[in-house]
Amino acid sequence: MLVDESAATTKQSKEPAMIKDVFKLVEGYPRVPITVDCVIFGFDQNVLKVLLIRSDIEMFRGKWSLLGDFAHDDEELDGAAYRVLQSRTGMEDVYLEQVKTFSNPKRHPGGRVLTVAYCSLLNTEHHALKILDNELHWHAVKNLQKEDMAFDHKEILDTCHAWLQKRMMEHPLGLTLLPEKFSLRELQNLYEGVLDVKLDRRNFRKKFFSMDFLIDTGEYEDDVPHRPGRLYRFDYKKYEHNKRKWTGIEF
Amino acid sequence: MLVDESAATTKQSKEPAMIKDVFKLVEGYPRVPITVDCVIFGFDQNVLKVLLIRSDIEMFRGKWSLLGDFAHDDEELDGAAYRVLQSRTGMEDVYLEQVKTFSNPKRHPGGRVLTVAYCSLLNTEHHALKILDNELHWHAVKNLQKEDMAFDHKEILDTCHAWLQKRMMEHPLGLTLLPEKFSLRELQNLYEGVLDVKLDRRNFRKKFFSMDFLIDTGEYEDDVPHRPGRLYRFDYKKYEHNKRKWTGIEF
DNA sequence: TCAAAAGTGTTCATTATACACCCATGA
DNA sequence: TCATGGGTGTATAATGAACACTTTTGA
Repeated sequence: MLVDESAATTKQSKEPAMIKDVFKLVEGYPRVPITVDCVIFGFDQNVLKVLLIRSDIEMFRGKWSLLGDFAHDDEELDGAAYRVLQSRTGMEDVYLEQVKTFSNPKRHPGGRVLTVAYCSLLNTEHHALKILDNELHWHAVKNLQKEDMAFDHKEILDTCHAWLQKRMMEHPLGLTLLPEKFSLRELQNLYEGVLDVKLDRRNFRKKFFSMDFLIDTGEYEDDVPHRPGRLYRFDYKKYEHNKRKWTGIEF
Repeated sequence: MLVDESAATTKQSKEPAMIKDVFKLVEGYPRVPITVDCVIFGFDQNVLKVLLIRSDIEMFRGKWSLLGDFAHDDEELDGAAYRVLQSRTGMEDVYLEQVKTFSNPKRHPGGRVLTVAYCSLLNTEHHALKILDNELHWHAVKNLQKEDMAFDHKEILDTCHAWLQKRMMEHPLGLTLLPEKFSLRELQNLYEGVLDVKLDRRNFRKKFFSMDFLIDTGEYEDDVPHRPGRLYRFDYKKYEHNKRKWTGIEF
């Protein structure tokens, strides 16, 4: 019923033919075009946004597309995603993580193309868009319909959005979406906006203060039409050091 | 600083050249061989095991390899992984989920080959191995060293093991590793074995009973050299129905 | 002085943790 | 009768959830 390890080892006598030429082996594999698609989230005006361009493909005229490109020869996919991000937005030092590979053979009208989706988060204030080809701009995530987007990009976006919601409960990822100095109100708006929930203000503060990852800058908001809030920075070093003990945020 | 949506829309006048021939577009993309690799976990004798074969590649002689194959033309990767699982083990109706894509250009000695890792869980008792080519057998996960495995398969295994540990806290995945009827001791052994922790027996029972997903079969263990434990089944229907409310298991 | 959001504590309910004894079975 | 693990409850600590008033600022 179950093959014991020692039993398996003794059967080594009838050894199958070994493959000697690995290059020839790989030659024989079918090949598939690979792209990366970046789902780049930003947070602005208390709304979760995603960076899109107009598709330059005739049959998707007017539809929105994620930033993507095919993978170059001998390029690692993380590198390809980073290249896309940099070349299309001019931004550097950006959080980027692989989320999922989409392989439906019909997902690209020009034939089978695999795509590996990456999720990225950045601060719309501190990262000005330098290149504006193809109407590159921030688009509110909530308003996007499947029909508005090229390829299976709505599905990819939804997958990455769900991924972000989950991940934001486990790691303080979301903080990369905020300016370096932020008020607790902004932080709460971020969590409420991304998770699409309402949270109790006092409990939210308590929760974050008890994590002890916020550094009080001593500064205050400016230009607000009400009492200005304190500004905090996130203590990334402390977080990196303690993250093993940290099991996440729960609301 | 930030491009407003309406502003972007008005720029539509200077439209770039549109791509009409999508087939020609895809033709121009570089192509890469794609494989799937299945990390198939089993649980036996209170030990987490993984299903491996001997590599049939000369330069990896004697090393262990995950079950994998290249993706066929127009084959979705989920399908390819399932095909690998079925053709190599004869098993059906198996849990299978995509985990991560590995793209290091040096990961395959025969040239660049992307691989998409899938994780699968099955019950070693109920799924007898039907095909035993290449010494297909269960190998204890703990004892495997990087040098024992072909390609980057140790890295893939580690990634999937970490994934499983995390996922088992969020979903009762692990139950597919057990026989249909199981005792609470077996269930606890499973959690302890996969997560590599010790748990309090009374609290573990309370936790699982309070989730209310266990159905008492009224039957008892047999052939045990001590008082036999009650056997339970997992109420998958109830779980499916309630899983939105369910936020996971925590120890 | 008004509007708007900042800042702040307590109570109650729930959940996690730690811990020890008797029971049923096979050998 | 003994060894082995099955089965059970309680007390304490920690955490989450609900909730209202005063303060500060700009308009």
